[in-house]
Amino acid sequence: MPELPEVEVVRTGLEPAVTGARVTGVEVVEPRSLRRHLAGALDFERRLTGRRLTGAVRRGKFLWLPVEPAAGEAPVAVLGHLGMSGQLLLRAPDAAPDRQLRVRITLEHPEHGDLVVAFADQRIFGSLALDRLVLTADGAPGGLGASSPLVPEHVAHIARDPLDPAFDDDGFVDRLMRRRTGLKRALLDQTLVSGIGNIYADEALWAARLHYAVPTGSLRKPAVRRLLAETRSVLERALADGGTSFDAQYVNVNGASGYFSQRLHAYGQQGKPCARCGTPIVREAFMNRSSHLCPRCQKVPTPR
DNA sequence: AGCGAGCCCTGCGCGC
DNA sequence: TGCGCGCAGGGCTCGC
Repeated sequence: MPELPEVEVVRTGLEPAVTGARVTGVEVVEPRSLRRHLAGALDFERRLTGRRLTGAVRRGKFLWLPVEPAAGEAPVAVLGHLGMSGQLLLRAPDAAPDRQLRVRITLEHPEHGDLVVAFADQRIFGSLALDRLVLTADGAPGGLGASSPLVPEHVAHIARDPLDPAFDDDGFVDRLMRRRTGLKRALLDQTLVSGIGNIYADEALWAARLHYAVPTGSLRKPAVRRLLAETRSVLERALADGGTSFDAQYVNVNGASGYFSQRLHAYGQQGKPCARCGTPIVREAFMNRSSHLCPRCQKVPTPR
């Protein structure tokens, strides 16, 4: 569900609330949400309680809250992934519990007082964990919002995303052209470029007028650069609109929806006229999910 | 290297 | 009204 713009909306919402705040309590309601924290829910609660958080950082669809380092301890962060249905919500301590509440973290902020970070998740594909921070391969900050070149161990293999100031455009173009696969597969490969999911892959391909099965090796550099520019553009516009919400599933930290669903040109638009040429958008099964495209603007690549 | 299948889950809308 | 089915924004691991 949440892709880069939605997760970035959550990050910017959390940042002022968690930066400088001290964890006064941790309650794991659903242990399965701690699946990625191998030492278990109790260990998570014990090790996090009492610690101070220093910010909110994002790379792709991963989000983490660095923990103020303790003497003699390796640096760690609270790592979160929303999966298909996860939410991070800011609540008052006395607020009624959210539906599908999985983890509850109470904070004491020097200026904002007591507040709760509630992790809600219908499908439990998302997770929280305490993860060790390791040095980034390129020496640049770990992600958007980071002040140091550190990244959680479980995120180290994920590529930077197109909104990261340290994203390497030339490196991306070269690596994509060396791949031997289709364009949409490449866009969805988080180790090549991160943050793009099914919605924004379809939107970026529609904007670039490229079919999802176009072989990565068949494009020339300028075409790949255009695809990257269109991808970045759609991510930025979605972020400006607060993300894509089809229902109450995706919301910001205050529970509010984003409005980009009104500006989608391909995803979920099957049967509606293409905004460029009027041809009805079609939906096709691809990679065990749906792909949406304009059959006229996005021609099937001719096999050879 | 690339790719498909299986798995981790809940809940909604639809057709019968 | 009830039931089964397909579908949903993600990602990890395994085996070919």
